[in-house]
Amino acid sequence: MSITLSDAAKHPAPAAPDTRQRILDAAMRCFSDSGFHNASMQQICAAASMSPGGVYRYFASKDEIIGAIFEHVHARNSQYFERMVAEGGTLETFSEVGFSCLRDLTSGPECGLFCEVFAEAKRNPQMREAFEAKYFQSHEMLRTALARLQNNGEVDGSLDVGVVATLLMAIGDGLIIRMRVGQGLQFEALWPALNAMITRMLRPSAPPTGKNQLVSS
Amino acid sequence: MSITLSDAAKHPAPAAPDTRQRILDAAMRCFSDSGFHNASMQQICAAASMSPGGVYRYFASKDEIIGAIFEHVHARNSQYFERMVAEGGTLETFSEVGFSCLRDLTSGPECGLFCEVFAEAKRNPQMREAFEAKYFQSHEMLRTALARLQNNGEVDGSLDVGVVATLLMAIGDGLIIRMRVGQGLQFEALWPALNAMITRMLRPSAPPTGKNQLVSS
DNA sequence: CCTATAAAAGCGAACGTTCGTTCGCGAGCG
DNA sequence: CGCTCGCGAACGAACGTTCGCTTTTATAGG
Repeated sequence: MSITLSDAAKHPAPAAPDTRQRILDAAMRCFSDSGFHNASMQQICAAASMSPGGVYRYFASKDEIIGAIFEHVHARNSQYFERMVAEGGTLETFSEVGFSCLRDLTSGPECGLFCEVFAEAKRNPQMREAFEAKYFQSHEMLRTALARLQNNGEVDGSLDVGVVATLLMAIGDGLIIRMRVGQGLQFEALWPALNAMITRMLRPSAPPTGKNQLVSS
Repeated sequence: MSITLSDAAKHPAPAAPDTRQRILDAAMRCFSDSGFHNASMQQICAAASMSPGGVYRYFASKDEIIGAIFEHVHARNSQYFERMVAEGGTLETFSEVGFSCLRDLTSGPECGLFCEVFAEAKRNPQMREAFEAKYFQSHEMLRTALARLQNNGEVDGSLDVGVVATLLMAIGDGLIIRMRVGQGLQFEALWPALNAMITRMLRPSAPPTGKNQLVSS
């Protein structure tokens, strides 16, 4: 190594958190392929190029790794809902955030984990609680964004924002899960028609000012 | 026992298939609670009030039980899609079948199995193939029903029936999965608003004859 | 109607394997 | 020298599965 001592000293100790992340990445790959309970610690160790003893210096148990991945997935999701509140001022920007959310989540490494997270939340009471709390948070953010769109007259005022939020989240979940199983589907090709239909659903049925009728087609 | 010999002789041997179904029911309960790979054969045996040796007279392996449940779930789903083709002549009857489908599947014993089936299809190539074939069948039936509704003028002719079918199936999958995790949601209370939104999405945007405008307020 | 008998159904202890986890030890660095 | 990091053989537990055995049931002859 040609790195001098002073150079190395300037990077004090990022080794530990780096290794921790490497284990998490490896675990995500294994869990995505084989599921939480089918993937063995030996596989994760091999994927992380580590021995069991080394891995157990960073995580006390397999469940702790699963828990860390739970948090990672939820944090990843929350980003998009926060963006919807921050950037979704018009129906157009709102749906743009929705598009990038679904595009990223259907193509990223977390995609294969969604089924597993759902299934695990169903059977593990502790994670179920955390899951439902996060779900409620996301639902609330979505309601906030939708209520503003209603005030702006971009979404029909007669719609129940709670039901709309539930429906939109169900669409997202359903698409992500199906996208992983049926490989023939390409989300980006699907989106224009999908977006048009969702817009039809949300737009006011009787144009308040006559300008928002149907931009596309 | 006061049952005479002749009475007993009239019921020759329905015992075997009965037992097989009892094992499957018990397995569905266990798998729904704990997942395919977390539920042990011992648990299934206990739930079926049987010993391992007895169970293995009816199924050669645990995978064979999982396969049988796969078929059961798919057969259950197909019923509803067949009904949509047979009975979904109008948008109203079409959505009625959709309602009974989701109501039954969110309340029945199969509900908790959906995540597991999705997850297993993702990791097991053999079941993935069977899963995708069944998914394509259902998608095709849905397209058939939707195309007829388009011809009747009940669904907007500019919509791509393939995309609509994908969206409707995603909504169904997403709702079923969420319904099992978030127990606070009651599907039957959700449905009227949900149905109204889906109707908004499907109805022709410009009324062809002026009669299909919007029945519900 | 009773009994002998063969087949089917069911049992449950035990097997080999694999799992998650532990621990004593060596290597590298400040 | 002290300390952190990492190793990998080994452990007990739990898994899916097997197999020799008993119990139950269906059938046939006396």
